[in-house]
Parts: sequence; C-alpha cells; structure tokens
Amino acid sequence: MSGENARFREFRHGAGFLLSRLGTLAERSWGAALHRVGLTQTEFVVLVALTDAGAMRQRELAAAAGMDPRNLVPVVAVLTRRRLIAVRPDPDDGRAKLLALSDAGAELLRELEVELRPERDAFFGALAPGEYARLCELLEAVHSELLAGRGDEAR
Amino acid sequence: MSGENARFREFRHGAGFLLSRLGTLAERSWGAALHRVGLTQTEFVVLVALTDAGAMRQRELAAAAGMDPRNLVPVVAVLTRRRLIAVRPDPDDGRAKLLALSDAGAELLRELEVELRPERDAFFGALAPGEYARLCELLEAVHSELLAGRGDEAR
DNA sequence: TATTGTTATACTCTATAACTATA
DNA sequence: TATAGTTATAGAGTATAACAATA
Repeated sequence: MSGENARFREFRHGAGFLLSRLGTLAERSWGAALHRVGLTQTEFVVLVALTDAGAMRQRELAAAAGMDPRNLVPVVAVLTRRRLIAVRPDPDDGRAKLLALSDAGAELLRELEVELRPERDAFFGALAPGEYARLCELLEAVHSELLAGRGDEAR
Repeated sequence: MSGENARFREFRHGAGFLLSRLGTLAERSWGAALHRVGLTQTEFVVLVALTDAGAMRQRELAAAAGMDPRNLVPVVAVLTRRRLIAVRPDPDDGRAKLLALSDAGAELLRELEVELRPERDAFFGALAPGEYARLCELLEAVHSELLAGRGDEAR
C-alpha cells in the first residue's frame, strides 16, 4: 500500500491538479474585494473578458470567458442593470446583441486592479518577478490554445 | 474609452485571472471521466490529496486539499461508505480521526490516472514537454507556499 | 478556553433540456 | 435547418453561524 503510490502521486503534482486548486485559491484571494463592490466571480470574469475587445456578441463573450452561454444570460442582465456594460442590437444580425464595457465598468475594473495588486503580490510571493512573467506566458499559451480549439474535438 | 484599457487588460493576462479560468477548464476536462466512476470534483481532490501522506487528520486533509473543514465532512462520509478511504480514531487524541487511502481508493486513482493521460496531453498541447515541466515547478512553488502560510496573514 | 468534528443553511457556479425569434 | 439568446431547474462547491465532545 506504499510503494505503488508514486504513480498517481505524480498526478497530485501535475499541472492539471495544481491549476484546479490554485484557481480556487486565486478566486478566494480576491473574493473579499469583489464582495465589497458587489460583484460575483462570474460577473468579474465577464467584465475582465470584455477588456480584450471593444465590443463582441454574447456568444463570443461566453467563449472568451470560458463559460456556457446559458449561464451568461443572468450575468449580462445584472451588469446591464448596473450600467457596467452597454448593450446594443447587432445591425448585421437581428438575433444578436453587441456587448461592450461601459465607462463605469472600466472605472470599476481600474479601481479593482489597484486594490488587488497587494493580494496578487502576496499570492505569488513564492516567485521572483522573472518567474511570475514566465508563468504568465505559459498559462497564456495554454489558455489561448484551449479557447481556439473549443467545441470541435471534445464533442 | 479605448487607450486607457491597457491598464486592466494587463489583469486579463495576469497569472491570477488565468489560474481562475484554467482551473475551471481543467476540471471540465476530466469531469466526464469522474462522472463515469461516480466521483465529484471534491471527492477526487480529497482522494488525490491523500496520496501525499500515509494517514492524516481530517483537519490536515482539509488544509492539504485547500478546502474548508466543514465542507469536507460530507465528502469523507461518502468516500468512507464507498470504502475508498479508511478511517480510524487517533490514539493520541480522542477527538481526531486518521484518514488514509484504502487499497480500493488507490486502485481507482491508478485507473483514473491512465484514463486521464490523453486528456492531459490534449489540454497542455500548446506546451513542449520541457515547458510543461517548468509550469509544474512554478505552480508547485506557488501552491506549497500558499498552503504553508495559510490562516495567518489572511485573517 | 481552545480545538476536532459536526449540522444546518444560503449563495454561487455549472450543466441539462426545452423554448422563442431570426437567419 | 441552423443559430442567438432565453428560461427553468437540478447538481455541486463554497462560506456563514452555531453546536457537541474532547483537550
């Protein structure tokens, strides 16, 4: 019951498992700040995802945020009511809507970014600046690859 | 409304945000396999966390899994009923219990590790083998530091 | 008094299926 | 028929407060 464990102890220290755990811990680290300004995790994620482009369709936004379009609907409703995003019909397609960050939404994110900087430094305190930058590169590579090849192979 | 976005677009590509999103995507990638063997994400996490030591107290296990001890209670109940973990009273402390992976639990993890290997390769397909190893190192450094300094500074 | 484990509960996130309106 | 958005709902994860038993 002892020597054979090395095989799946490897999984415990693999990147997948660590991503799963660190993702939860990262969300916990900024959870208090979000609660203070009345944002849930998904609302925050959606706002941040919107910073990547000027305006996008709701379906595109769901993909960018890595979440199911159905779960995005109530999030968009809340953010619209709070005027943190701006919604307008897509002139090219009567079914679609174009979503963009509002000035108020941009300002809120700017405040949060300042407030979260110390938490980030504490969270990644184990890494030297160069290591942190390297980590960002690697994560970004995995993330963008996953968002690109989504919905095709996994089905 | 355009040029100022660079500031928090930086957050979008920071390690914290990417960890949060990739954690969700990683869990999704092995979710089907877990469902097949009747395990939830937290049950899986707890089993994997147990591979790091022979036996530990429930409180220690919660810390190792990065979860709240209260949320661990029903998980331990299920895993015990399914004989995937073995529980015995701590001889040194009448309040505490000692939890360990059972042979059946170890076997189940071994099977899962084999089944999940192709999913892992696809998930991290953007990285060369050396890059994957480097990513593991960096994540492990952050993770172990967070588990070590927990409950002190954040309060 | 402090700690281990527990119960009850509310909130959030994700996933399943079926629906409306437009293309 | 295919797609954009929606609704309803169930399942799972996390967090809050209060409790019993042991140290």
